[in-house]
Amino acid sequence: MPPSNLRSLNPRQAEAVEHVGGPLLVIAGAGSGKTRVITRKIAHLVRAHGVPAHAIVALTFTNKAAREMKNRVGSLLKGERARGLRVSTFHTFGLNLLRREVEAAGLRPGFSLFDPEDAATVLKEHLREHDLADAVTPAAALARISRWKNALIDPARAASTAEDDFDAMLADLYGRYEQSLAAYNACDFDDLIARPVRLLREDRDIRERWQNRIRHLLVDEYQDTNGAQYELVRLLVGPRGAFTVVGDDDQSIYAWRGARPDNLARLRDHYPTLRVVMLEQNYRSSGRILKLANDLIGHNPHLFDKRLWCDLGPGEPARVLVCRDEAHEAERAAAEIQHMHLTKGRPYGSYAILYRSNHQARPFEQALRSLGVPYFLSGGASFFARAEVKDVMAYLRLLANPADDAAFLRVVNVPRREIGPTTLKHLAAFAAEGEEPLAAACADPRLAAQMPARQAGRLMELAGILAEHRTVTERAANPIAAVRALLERIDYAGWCRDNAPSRAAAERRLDNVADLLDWLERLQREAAADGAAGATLPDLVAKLTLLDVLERQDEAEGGDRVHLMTLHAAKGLEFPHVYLVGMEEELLPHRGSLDAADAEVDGGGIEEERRLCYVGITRAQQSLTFTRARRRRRFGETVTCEPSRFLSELPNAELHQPDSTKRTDAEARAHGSAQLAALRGLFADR
DNA sequence: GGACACGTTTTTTTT
DNA sequence: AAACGTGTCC
Repeated sequence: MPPSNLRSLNPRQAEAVEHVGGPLLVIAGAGSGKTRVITRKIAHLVRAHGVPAHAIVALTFTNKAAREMKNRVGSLLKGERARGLRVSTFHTFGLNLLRREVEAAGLRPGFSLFDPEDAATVLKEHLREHDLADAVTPAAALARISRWKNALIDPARAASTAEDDFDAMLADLYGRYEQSLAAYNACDFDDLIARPVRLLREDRDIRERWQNRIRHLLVDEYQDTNGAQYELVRLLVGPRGAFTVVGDDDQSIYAWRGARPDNLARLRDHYPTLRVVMLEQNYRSSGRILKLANDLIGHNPHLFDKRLWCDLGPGEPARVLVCRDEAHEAERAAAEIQHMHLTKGRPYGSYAILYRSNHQARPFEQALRSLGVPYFLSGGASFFARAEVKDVMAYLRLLANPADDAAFLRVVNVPRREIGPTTLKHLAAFAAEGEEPLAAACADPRLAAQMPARQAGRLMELAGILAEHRTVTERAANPIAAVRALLERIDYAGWCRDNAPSRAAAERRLDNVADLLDWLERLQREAAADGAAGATLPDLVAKLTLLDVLERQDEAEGGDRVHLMTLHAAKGLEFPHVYLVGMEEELLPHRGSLDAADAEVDGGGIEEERRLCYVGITRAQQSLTFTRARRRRRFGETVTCEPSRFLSELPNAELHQPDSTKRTDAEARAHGSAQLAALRGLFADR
């Protein structure tokens, strides 16, 4: 893609930038400069039309995309005029809206944001209570509830439209789940969209206030919007319809979580004056790569007809490497990458290894490590999934929202307080009866009266600690200092050292906690600089909950490393050299996607898998290598693997399949260098 | 109330 | 193969 400071836009891009005031849909093929159009458009609105930056809202799906967009607009507008520009994810936007309209939204100030794990814990409890634990997993139930919420269906309607007994049971569960959230003064991720929609629909004053505040709304990756998000956009935009949405139906890979790519087409019906602009010139990939991409996606039906073209020249042919097993696959890729780095001076950072699911990363990590090739793994076990991070987050939430029972249950025994299941059951029953939160019930003298003194004393003590630090937190100008004091008070560091498997692990955990608090401080500074009122502890904690996996990349991004990530995580990125690995049936068309159960999601699973493959191919700028294994270990047993059907959908003439039976130069070299690295490792350990 | 052993389940993809 | 949950025993 041309650098953003390049003044020229192609005619289509210019048309999209200059169309102001009315509804605009930009169909932007992969690598056609869509981010460039959005950022230039924002700059154009500010400079040429005098729209104040704070009256422009841009919505993205990932924090990373939001951050990048903010930076790019910042450099286009040179600081001052970009101030107050609102670029955020849908979820962060929804959170901010709810914070500003707390009462009207039916929440109490300081409400908690439950991540999916918290939500699952709540559901698990209900399932156990009603002897349904064997009928559904909490995760499956949550997925169903999530689909209802994303379609703006409330529990009552879910119950009345349930198709069978099983679905009716889930609808019932949905209702109880919502009651629990209300009792805990909590929202889940989906509520961050659904609740604002409900509020804006029902309250005309609030709706008009928000509509008047937003002069222009932009949405990136529009094909990923779900039903609720579509409605949110409509409500925010109002009758004026001053919006720009950018998307590509061929890159829709989130239908499984409720995304409705047909939202692109729906716009035409809702906005008769909609202007549609197609961006078909690709600035990213060489001709052969683009041909593969076009041919593959040609097997899918389309909402909009487009064909990408480029004038970058044909480039190298793509290759298909057939490997013995997953270890061999990883070794070959790693060896080749190192070989090219050493002989041609190609930076490691110009390489990406893309796969369908996270577990495929393992062998690649091993191979790269044994060769001493630096790599960066994105996704996988997230920072926020770590126990110590969740512990501290739970304490933060409890300080912010005393009614947060999920947080209470997480930390009630961290560090060890000798409060066991029996005591907790007693506490829970008492709390339920008095309709008060667990943390409050702890301090209730009536509870102490009906419990063994020792247990009651322990609960009391915990309640005391929480209450004490809650007051400090509320009064302190810097709530984070109060949090540090709390961790000090409970000697969290000591607990870590006693419980971690090793000294090093304990230190690592404490580092993570320190990182978390640093982030919190950074968020606080940013919020303060924005001048917004979003710097209270509950705000900061909720925002931290929304940050995730991708965020950690920022720290690791410096350095010349091979990138390992899922195809989903790769969307929106580009790399000079791409390895698209695991090109096998059951893996790239993932086995779950062919099941009849999934075919109900419109379009069926296979088409989405094909788009996923398309996304992978179109990440590549100069070279593309597919790999597949003949055999692979799955759940401990070795299975033979068929080549992916997608390989056979590609034009044979464009694919180069080198002889894979003998060891290549690169591998031989790598073998030697692996031994060397192993040797080095041996000495380093002493 | 906690430690350990056994059995079972896991692998989609993420805000 | 590894991680998780349940159940049993101290």
